[in-house]
Amino acid sequence: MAFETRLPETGFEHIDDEKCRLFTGYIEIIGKKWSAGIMLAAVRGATRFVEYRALVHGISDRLLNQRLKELEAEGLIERTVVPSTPVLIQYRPTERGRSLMRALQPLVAWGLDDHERAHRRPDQGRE
Amino acid sequence: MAFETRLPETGFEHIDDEKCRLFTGYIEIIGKKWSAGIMLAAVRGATRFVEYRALVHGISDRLLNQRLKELEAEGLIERTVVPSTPVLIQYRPTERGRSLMRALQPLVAWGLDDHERAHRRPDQGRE
DNA sequence: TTAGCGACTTACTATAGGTGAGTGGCTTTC
DNA sequence: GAAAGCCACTCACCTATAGTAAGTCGCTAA
Repeated sequence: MAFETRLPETGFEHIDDEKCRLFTGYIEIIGKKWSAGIMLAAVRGATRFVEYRALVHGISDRLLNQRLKELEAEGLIERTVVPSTPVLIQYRPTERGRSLMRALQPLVAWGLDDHERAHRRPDQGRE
Repeated sequence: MAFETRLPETGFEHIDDEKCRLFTGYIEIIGKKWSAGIMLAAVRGATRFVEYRALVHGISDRLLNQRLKELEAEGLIERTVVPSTPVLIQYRPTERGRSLMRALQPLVAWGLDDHERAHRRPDQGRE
């Protein structure tokens, strides 16, 4: 595809389709409603079901349970049953999950920047 | 919240709730189904409706139209009507859109790494 | 004049998410 | 030892969003 303008590049201009598919796949996993909030709770120290429910503001039991299963299936969170009485169930981020969150750090910096820009010049902050 | 284990950090452990909310907000915009694919098409040079439809594999006209409107409302894409005959409608990434994509670059690197790890050691690649 | 393209819009069905209540095993309090 | 409560779910119901297919309108090229 031809470029009609010369703009600052984003790094995505010349990557192959395979990489694009990988990228959209991963972003749609973590971008699914509540998933990012849950991973955030995970790396911030939540382990038990109730802790996640308290940290992920507004989520219901049903969706929390569903997302935890999905994230476990993706290998981002691991579920451990501690055989105490009563049984203790722990959900913790896997190394894969933590490394994914590290890869998303630049988005936090971007978000702050963008947020600040939008508030400093309300009508121009967004180009 | 207390940390029970000492693991490699992700950068999210000690950030405030405001930043967390910003982060989840942004990731749920770009993580919405098809959005990432559309932004990808945008920074890779698509401008017209049909070009997006060709680049974003599997998307329908209806959803493409809806997402383009949403991304325009978010200030990530801008819609321009070129008054030629027939009229030419262009959708291009804004500077805000391009900077967001730049912030997502590390996710591509992570994806490649993760993908390779999973394929090299099929049963151990995911912790 | 008819066939086709580009950019949508509409109608209908399927899947995902929101809400609220219920369950079963255990513990703590009266 | 009965009642109340916590934890980790599960079910039923309803709404909202996504998927699929067809239609529209202005234009052009054959």
